[in-house]
Amino acid sequence: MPSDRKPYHRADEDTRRQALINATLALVAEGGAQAATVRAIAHKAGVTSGLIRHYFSSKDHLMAAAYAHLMHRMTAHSAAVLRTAPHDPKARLAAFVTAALSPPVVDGEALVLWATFLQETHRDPAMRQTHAQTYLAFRDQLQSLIADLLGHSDAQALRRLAIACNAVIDGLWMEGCALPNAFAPEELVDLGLRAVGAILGTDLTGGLLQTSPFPLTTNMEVQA
Amino acid sequence: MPSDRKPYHRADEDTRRQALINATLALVAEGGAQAATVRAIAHKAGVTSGLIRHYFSSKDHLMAAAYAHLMHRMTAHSAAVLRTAPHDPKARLAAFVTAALSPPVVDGEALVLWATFLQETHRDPAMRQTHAQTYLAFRDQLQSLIADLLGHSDAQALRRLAIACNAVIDGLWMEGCALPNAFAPEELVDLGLRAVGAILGTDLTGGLLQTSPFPLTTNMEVQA
DNA sequence: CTATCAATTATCCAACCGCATAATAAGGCC
DNA sequence: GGCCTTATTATGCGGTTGGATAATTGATAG
Repeated sequence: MPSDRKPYHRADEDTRRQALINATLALVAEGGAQAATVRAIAHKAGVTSGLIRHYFSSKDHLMAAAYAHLMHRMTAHSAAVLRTAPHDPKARLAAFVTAALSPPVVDGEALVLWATFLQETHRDPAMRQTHAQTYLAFRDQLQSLIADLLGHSDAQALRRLAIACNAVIDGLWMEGCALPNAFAPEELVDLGLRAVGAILGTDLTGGLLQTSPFPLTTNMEVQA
Repeated sequence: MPSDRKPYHRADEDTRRQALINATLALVAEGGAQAATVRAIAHKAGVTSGLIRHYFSSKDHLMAAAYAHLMHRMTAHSAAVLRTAPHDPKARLAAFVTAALSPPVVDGEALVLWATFLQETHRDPAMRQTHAQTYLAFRDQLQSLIADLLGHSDAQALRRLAIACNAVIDGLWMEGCALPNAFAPEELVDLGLRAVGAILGTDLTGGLLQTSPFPLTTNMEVQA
């Protein structure tokens, strides 16, 4: 008598956990949190739903792991960019801003993923910790780059500059993710470099014709 | 024989719809989309769940109405501020930025509400339209204020300036909502005015001691 | 004071949710 | 090649969800 049971092969733990996490992120990205049911996740990962609780003690734990993976992916990208960046402080900051405003950080799925997990961040303590860690890590990294560039260490002023620059990056990141077709390929990066440069009183664009701190206003100055 | 049926009074349509919308927003703010079930909404509004479908053809329609109401509340606030603002272009832009970075726009609940509805914006056409309308309306208003201030009309440059300033405001708004205790009362507004001023090459703080476009860097200049 | 109408409640339903548990087979070990 | 572990499937359960429908009652008009 032939078994009607689904054939399968055993995979090592990391592979299965990663497959389940990827399926979770994909479903959340395309259908929101409500689409990421245990059955849908298992189906997309090519397994049956019972396996989820074999690798994660609950669905909430899987969601938390997926969120941590998403955040880790982003921060790892920033760290990798800085590792291969030149030594010049100005070039390092420019590379950092450029990376934060280019794919894969700027991505159509990224914003909806981030927004979906944000609410759960408020309730789940583990997710709240992941959120605080990655968020402050990014801002501290930015502040450190600014300190190297400006060559001083007034903590109060540095904090304020980092907050303002971080806000520009966050805001442009949001716009780029939400309206991917509204910007020319390098426009977002260009805007980010000029805006951050204007706030810091420096030119980060590196070798463009304009010399004004924020060349966007050049036309005004000409007309005025 | 006494009736065990819940006594009730009849209310006009607007009252009931508003009560249901308010209950929806309150539940989403405190518990995310998953907390806003038809039963919970009805209970918080003081009615039974069947009434929801008497006023809204489905729960999705109620969610869309709640989102539209939320967005309308915010834009109405911006419009009201501009209506009572002075005539001077610089003061008008400063008032606009100040309003966008103060309560009730900056609010602990606002970010969660915005993030929760963002995902649904991707699927529901009606919500997507609400999103596009309010978002572009805000940016257009900002661009118009910038045009009045700079006194020129280079569409390309104005668009870029508006995007950059909008990004600063959005980013600071997010930080203020997410970390309400991380900023002194007026700090967010101050940072916004200085950052927007730096981008536009103007001083929006209006009468402070500093004269540098972005006085945050004053300490650096002193030390350098 | 009564009839009428619809706003509101009450009840039911099929579908789906996360989770628990039992049955099964894949793959390594000796 | 048989055995043992356990990764995986299969099945079932209690609870909840959004929605449909029927029963009731508050307000209004005549």
